[in-house]
Amino acid sequence: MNDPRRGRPRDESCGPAILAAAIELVGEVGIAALTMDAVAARAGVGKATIYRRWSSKEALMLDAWKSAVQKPDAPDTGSLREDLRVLFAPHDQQLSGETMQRIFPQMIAAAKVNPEVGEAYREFIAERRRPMRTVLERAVGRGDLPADSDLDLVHDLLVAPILYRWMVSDGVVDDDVIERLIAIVVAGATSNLTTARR
Amino acid sequence: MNDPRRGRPRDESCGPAILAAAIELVGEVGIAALTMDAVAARAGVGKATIYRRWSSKEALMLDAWKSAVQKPDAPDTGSLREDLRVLFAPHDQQLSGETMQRIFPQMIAAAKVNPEVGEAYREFIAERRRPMRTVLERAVGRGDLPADSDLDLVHDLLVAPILYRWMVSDGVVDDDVIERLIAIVVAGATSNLTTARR
Amino acid sequence: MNDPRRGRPRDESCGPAILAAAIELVGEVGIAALTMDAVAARAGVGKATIYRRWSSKEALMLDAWKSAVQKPDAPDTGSLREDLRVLFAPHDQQLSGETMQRIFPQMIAAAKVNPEVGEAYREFIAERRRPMRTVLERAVGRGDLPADSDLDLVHDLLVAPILYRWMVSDGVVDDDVIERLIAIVVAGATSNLTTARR
Amino acid sequence: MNDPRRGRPRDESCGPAILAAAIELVGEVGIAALTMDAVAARAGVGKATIYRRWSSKEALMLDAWKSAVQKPDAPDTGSLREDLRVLFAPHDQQLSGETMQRIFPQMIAAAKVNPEVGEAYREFIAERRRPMRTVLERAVGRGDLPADSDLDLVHDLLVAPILYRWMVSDGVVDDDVIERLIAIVVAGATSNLTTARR
DNA sequence: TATTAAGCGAGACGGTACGTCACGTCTTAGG
DNA sequence: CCTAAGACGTGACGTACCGTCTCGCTTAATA
Repeated sequence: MNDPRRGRPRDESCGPAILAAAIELVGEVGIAALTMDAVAARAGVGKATIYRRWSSKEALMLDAWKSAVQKPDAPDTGSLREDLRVLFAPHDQQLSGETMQRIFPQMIAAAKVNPEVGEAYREFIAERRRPMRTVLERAVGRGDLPADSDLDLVHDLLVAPILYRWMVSDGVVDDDVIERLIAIVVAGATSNLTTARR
Repeated sequence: MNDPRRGRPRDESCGPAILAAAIELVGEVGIAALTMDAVAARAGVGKATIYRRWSSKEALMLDAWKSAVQKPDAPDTGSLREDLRVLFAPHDQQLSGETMQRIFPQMIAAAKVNPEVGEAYREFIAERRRPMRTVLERAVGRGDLPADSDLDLVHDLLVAPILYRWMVSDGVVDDDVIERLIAIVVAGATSNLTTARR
Repeated sequence: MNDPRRGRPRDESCGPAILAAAIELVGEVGIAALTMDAVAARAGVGKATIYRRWSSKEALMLDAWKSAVQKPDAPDTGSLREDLRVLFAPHDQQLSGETMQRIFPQMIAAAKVNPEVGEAYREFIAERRRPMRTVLERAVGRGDLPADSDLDLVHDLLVAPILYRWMVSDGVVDDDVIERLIAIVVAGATSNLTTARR
Repeated sequence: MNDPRRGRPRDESCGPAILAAAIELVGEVGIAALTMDAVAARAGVGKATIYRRWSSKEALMLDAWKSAVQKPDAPDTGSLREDLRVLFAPHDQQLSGETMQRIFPQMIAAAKVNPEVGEAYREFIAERRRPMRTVLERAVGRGDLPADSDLDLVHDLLVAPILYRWMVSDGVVDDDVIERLIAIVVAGATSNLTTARR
């Protein structure tokens, strides 16, 4: 009776079609005007088919967003600054789009309200942090950063200003800014080694 | 015909009552479950009275939020680090609440969609940036920071990690973290003076 | 203190202006879409000025209607049929308009709901019945109708079909119809004298 | 795409439940105080489910009214007067209620404003006229009425006074009145045969 | 002449209902 | 058991009108 192999198997093409429709529609009408009915119609799918795969609109949007943002690998050039440059480069292309700037705040808000989305959101964030964490740990190993560095803080100092400009202040984010950002943080974290903890 | 003195003047007590009701309700039921009907009922006001003052739910929430966050003054202790400590101190109390952490992302999202909210949002952000900007400019004047510093970037380096931890990563924000944050950024920005731009 | 002569006297031109505006608007937008705001705007009058004179929208509309329909006098040509022709003639012009056909049902409905309107409505109806009643009583006096006639019923037989065609069936009402109507009712009421009550 | 068999079929029990709720509520609170929300709540139905079936409050009320008034059959006793007595008898019970007296004027008014309601209203009236029309035509066939009678007028002479007393004048409608009404109209229409058209 | 009380146009007020929309679920026929 | 289609109950939306209530200003009769 409860044999999962009984009955018609799930159509594997539905999931991707739904995600694609969701991404398209967010780009077209914005995230606030996005409706499940529209996603279903665009994907040529019934609403029940969406809800069989995602528990809520927010869960779907979170997945749509994840599917649109590829996960970067940790580079290993031997130089902290160079590693950071590599890490930041794709950021520029992937997340800077209008769509992503609008989705991110919504995701944060949804994560605070819907526990299920919150869990998925935290996993997503942890995953995104890992490559830079690896880069920073290697830098500590090489002595490029002090052994007692607060790597979480250094990470946030590198990443947060970019997100801040995207989401909060509409500030400029270009190669030059990223270069200066790296310069200041690396210098500050390094000088910490000799002076600040005194 | 359009004489603003004609007709019954708007009840000056309604606006604050509505804002207060909105803030209360956000605290009680969360921002997602907030309804205009509930705000009107709580404020003892008709819905039309709200829409006469705010064009949308988001515009109301933005104002409610602004009214709940006081504007800080620029301190002038003669020391950059001390000025920053003073600036960060109240941040901790005002914005760290659950309510604010949930409202901020919503506001950002709303600002991207609703142009009217966007305008008010940008004003709010500009106003919030000004005190720290003043502090940083005084530091440049005293020679505590290089004359060619990118003050916008320094500002973002100081502010963004706090917001990031509140909104994105649920990271710790306490006096110790703020102390280390100030240390790294000031050190980085200062070392910039002698080394990085060379 | 309560001397009605104290204070600014009512502007005598307001009442007629309001009634005129109401009649105009009913003709333009229909009775269902009529609003007090529109009447006030059209009459160049504040809403309070209307409510100072009429207790409700329905009361106003009843008066507007009464003011648009003049009260007929009882003719006295010496012939029942001729008297009736005279009585019906203006009916055709006054009440047959689209406006009146739409207002009458509303008035009836309002009279069933609002007691104050009901009272005014009953007075209006009684007043409208009086001339024909007089004509019929004179006919009885002349022996044109049996002495034991049910004059209320004869009245209703004469008047009701006209209203019925206006309000219920959208039937034809022209001189020819009225002529035949009078012929049948007078003949029926007269024959009643010699045969029916036997 | 527009296959009516696709999708969940409409719940056949909703329509009658809504009509029943509407009729109940009209009886309880009157037609003016009837709200769609109340009908929906009473029927245990969403408002959208009502609007999926009726385009407006008036259209719903017209149907509710039609469903509450059964359609009479044309009797065939061989006598015109007896046929008319039979036709009038149920009238007394069905339409004389407070509810119907209040609904009818509203329906007339709605029919003048809303074209869709107007169409349904005219169908309803035509259907209600048919039995008496049949009775009158049979009377002509038997020679009980002149061959050149204006049957529409005779019909209106029989029906209109009853409606008039219900709706306009609050006059008495009992068996005695109906008897006299029939007597006068039949006598008048018959005498027409020999005298009036001369 | 100054006071005063009510009427005036304008329009904001607390309510209430409107008709629409989206949510997430449920119910068909068919694959 | 899945699928597309679409109806379902729920509940918020933003609008429109109701009849009432201020405003600042006339407009006479009273003092």
